[in-house]
Amino acid sequence: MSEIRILIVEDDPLIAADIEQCLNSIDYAVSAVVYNYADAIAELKDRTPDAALLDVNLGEEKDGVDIASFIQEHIKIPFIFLTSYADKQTIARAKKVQPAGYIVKPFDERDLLAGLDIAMYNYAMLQNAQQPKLSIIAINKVLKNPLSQREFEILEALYEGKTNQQLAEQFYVSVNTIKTHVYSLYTKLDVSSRTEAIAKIRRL
Amino acid sequence: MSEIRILIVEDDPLIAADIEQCLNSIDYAVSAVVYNYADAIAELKDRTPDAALLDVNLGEEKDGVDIASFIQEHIKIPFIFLTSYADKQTIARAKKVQPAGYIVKPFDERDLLAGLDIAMYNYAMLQNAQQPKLSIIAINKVLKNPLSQREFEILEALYEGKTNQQLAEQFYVSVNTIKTHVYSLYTKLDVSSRTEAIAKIRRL
DNA sequence: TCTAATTTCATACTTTGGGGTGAGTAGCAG
DNA sequence: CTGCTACTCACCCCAAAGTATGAAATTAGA
Repeated sequence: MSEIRILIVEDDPLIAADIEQCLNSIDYAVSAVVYNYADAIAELKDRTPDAALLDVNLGEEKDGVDIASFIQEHIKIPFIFLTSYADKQTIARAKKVQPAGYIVKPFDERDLLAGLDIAMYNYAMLQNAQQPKLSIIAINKVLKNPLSQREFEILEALYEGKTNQQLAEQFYVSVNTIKTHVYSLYTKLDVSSRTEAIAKIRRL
Repeated sequence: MSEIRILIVEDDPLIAADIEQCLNSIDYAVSAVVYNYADAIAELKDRTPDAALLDVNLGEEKDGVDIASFIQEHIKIPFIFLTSYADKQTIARAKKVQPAGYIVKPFDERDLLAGLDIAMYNYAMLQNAQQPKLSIIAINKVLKNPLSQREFEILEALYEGKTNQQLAEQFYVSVNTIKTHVYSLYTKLDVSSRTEAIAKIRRL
């Protein structure tokens, strides 16, 4: 296996440089260092890394937890929070996005490496044990006609055993609309019933 | 939910007291504080806690990783390592026993709480993850009316996304028979559609 | 800006599934 | 022998899902 490429998101250039140097000395490779939300998203889309180190506080309205939300929704990579705020609110908010790890500033090289190592390991464990959550990117990779966001959302609910009526209520649209979505979903998945669709998705 | 009872294993009484005080101030309860391997094992057997904080170095031949091995083999609770050694060997050895978390000394209250919180959360995630093998024994354990062999076979096929017609062909019986089986299957599973049944089974 | 894709909704029709009842057969345990 | 359970099948009705077509509003991208 080649080196693990890590994205660093940290608004303080000094700390960022410090982390970069620290990681470069070992098994990890730094894929990029960015200082704000927008650049982080761009990097994640463009050169998807294998993991991300996220500073929670970025000195702007969008913070590290927002980036984590993006990762959780769109990409399947582990991420670790770096923060100087270890208060209950921050932790509660951070937990919701299921971070692989959490490192509290100030930290030294050993904290970073140990935390990173354990986090990556735990994440690998989770991946092996956990039945994979649905990922639109993963699904679209095996389809000629990619699913739209809406179709994917409907697929998720469908996967949970919901009926068309329930889907209609959940998404505040008419049953007819749901039917249309479900129908085109079947076409794209090349199946002809919800149970078939579920079975196909389960096989990933 | 009652408080989470935590066992602390730490040979330094000062640090142990510090941790105890720190935990007592929040959602966690300290079940006991012990200073060596033997006492730790005794405590684990006697008043099994919900989680354990393990100092790696205990100043004797048996260390925290040994305790972790014991926990992993005999008890199913999450444990977190505390250590001042964050070298590769220690980490490698610690990883083998799948710790829920890893906290590097020196740490302060925030490190401890954040690490503990995240570790417990990750552990809960792991526990919830299951392998998708269908087992009639496992399923019947959670049902008041156990499934018959035939019903289980039909459930398996249903889980694969088959229609009633396909089931009929597969089992060389009439569609009506399948319907009857599926109907009693729903009754026993307490669901009212195949997709619901599939979702329920997937959640085990 | 203008198009292409997405999302929304409708109508109409067919097929499949869900719910309920009744009933015949086989096998096994008391 | 008798009851019990599992398995089989049939018939009914209605609800839900699937198929097809058309079309409006919205959004995103070139």
